[in-house]
Amino acid sequence: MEVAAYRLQRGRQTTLLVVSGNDDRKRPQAAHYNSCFPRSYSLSLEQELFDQRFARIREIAALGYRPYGQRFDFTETIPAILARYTTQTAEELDAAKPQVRIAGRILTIRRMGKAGFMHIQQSGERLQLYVKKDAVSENEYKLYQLLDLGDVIGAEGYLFRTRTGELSLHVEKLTFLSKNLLGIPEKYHGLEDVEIRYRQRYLDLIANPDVHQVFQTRAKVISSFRRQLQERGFIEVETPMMQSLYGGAAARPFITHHNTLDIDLYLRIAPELYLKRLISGGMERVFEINRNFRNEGISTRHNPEFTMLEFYQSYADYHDLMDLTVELLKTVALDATGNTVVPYGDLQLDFGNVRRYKMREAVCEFWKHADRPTMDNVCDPEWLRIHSDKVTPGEALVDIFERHCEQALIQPTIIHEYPVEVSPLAKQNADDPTMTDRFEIYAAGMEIGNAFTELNDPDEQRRRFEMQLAMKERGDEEAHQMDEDYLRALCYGMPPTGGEGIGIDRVTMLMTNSKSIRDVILFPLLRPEGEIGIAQWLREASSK
RNA sequence: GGGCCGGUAGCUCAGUGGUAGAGCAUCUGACUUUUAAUCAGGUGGUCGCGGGUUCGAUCCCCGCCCGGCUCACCA
Repeated sequence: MEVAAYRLQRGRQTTLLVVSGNDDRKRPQAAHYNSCFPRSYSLSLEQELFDQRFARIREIAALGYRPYGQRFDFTETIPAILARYTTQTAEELDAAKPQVRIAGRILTIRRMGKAGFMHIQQSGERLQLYVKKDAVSENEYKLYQLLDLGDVIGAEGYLFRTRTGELSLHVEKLTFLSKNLLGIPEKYHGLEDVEIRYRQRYLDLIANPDVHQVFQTRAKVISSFRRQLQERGFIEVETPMMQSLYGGAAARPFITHHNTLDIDLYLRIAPELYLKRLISGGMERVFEINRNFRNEGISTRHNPEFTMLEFYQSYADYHDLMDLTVELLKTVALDATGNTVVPYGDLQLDFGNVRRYKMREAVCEFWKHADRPTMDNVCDPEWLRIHSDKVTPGEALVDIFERHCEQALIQPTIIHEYPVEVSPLAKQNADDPTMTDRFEIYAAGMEIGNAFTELNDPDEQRRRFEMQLAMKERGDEEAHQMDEDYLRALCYGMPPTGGEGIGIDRVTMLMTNSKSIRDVILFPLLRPEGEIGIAQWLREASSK
């Protein structure tokens, strides 16, 4: 049989470059079906399977079931059943015969003559079903014989333990809820192909139950932060993601366009300047948990869109925030993992014991080479100049810290006192005007948070913006823009304030023992996939 | 962007300059407590794409696409 078919699982054909109508920038786009090189191939196995299952829809309907089902009342979720009955013995279950109604997706089938076993999965957890010809109606047994891996079903019966002791449902009623048309990944290895795991996260969730756990933990991390801040009187707000001026961080933005206003807008790189406008307006404690967008490289620690918690507390300073941060992280670790000591790779990260160092101390303490510097060295502009090619002593100090020390910060650590050059929005230290009242939190060699006493002197802020503009002149694409409305807000008088940002994705990496940020983001950014071709498969199958 | 590694059946993976392999899945048959069920038989491949070398390329060479790791950049 010859038909037009396209690759389904992996579209690895050339991505088409098309020129958009509005501008002349070339953008890669996923090709649409039928749009290029339709070629004839014999029917692939996968498509045969697809057609076969599509045809089975009619057989299921002929038995009186709706192939795409209807609402279904389950009495308990599978995770709840497993939790509740895990300690009950076979004898106890035989005596009680607990009656339950459950729903889930079929992941294994072992047919044995006139009976069989299946595992069905709900929320990443599995329960075994035992279907016996004698125990169900004739119609239900016919349905059972038509079931495919991946189908969604509902079942009712009583719980028991098999000879080998596995908690199972003795099925007395069976119903059909949704048809699967595509093969599911192998039962033993699951889905290993990282590309498919990220592109088709739904399939990853079906095949790899641990993934459910990762994202449940992520949700716990977020709700823990949210609850802790709310308990302390912080109000959750949402500020613009599309901004006509971008700021609040050192980063290059994404640009988008509003048609009616005919203006270019930037996707925000940080909510900071808007949150501080709210502080100026008298919302004394605010926080936002939302996405930031930075037009930069992708790595195991960077995704172009990432989730940041930012919070601001009026009348506080960075010392208060250090104490608060220690509490927040400790409680997040407890809420997310049940322990303040969290395994990460070969490491045990202790969020119950966060160390604190001044940046200059840290350079001396965590210097990874033999010629360990002294405190006099790290305060000496000459020494700094020799060890870095950065122009100013402050930039050099940070450069040296990041290159020689940052990776050594395995245990959760606060580094404070940052040079003024790299901190355009932070207040200067009262004793040392070359430094700011700022700190960052590190763990597993990774920056997870950044905080400072906010600069609220409008004239000093004006000078900092001008310093940034000079850096932009020199070619620094990440330097700040001048934001006059923000200056105006400061001119009304912003209370002394402490503010902090915490990278939710990175904290989640630590709490879920994930090596890559892509493992804690449901749909990480990937290049477009290209041809998929499934619409054509459906078209062909339904015309048969 | 640089370096390294990878892409072979739906999934997990072997493999070779000369007809393309296994397990699972799938199909047929047997089997009413199995569990990586078992047993017997069958189907299934543009070996990522394009070009080159060769009598012959999935294999060697070049280019490209997609992904991973890593460095750079960044949070």
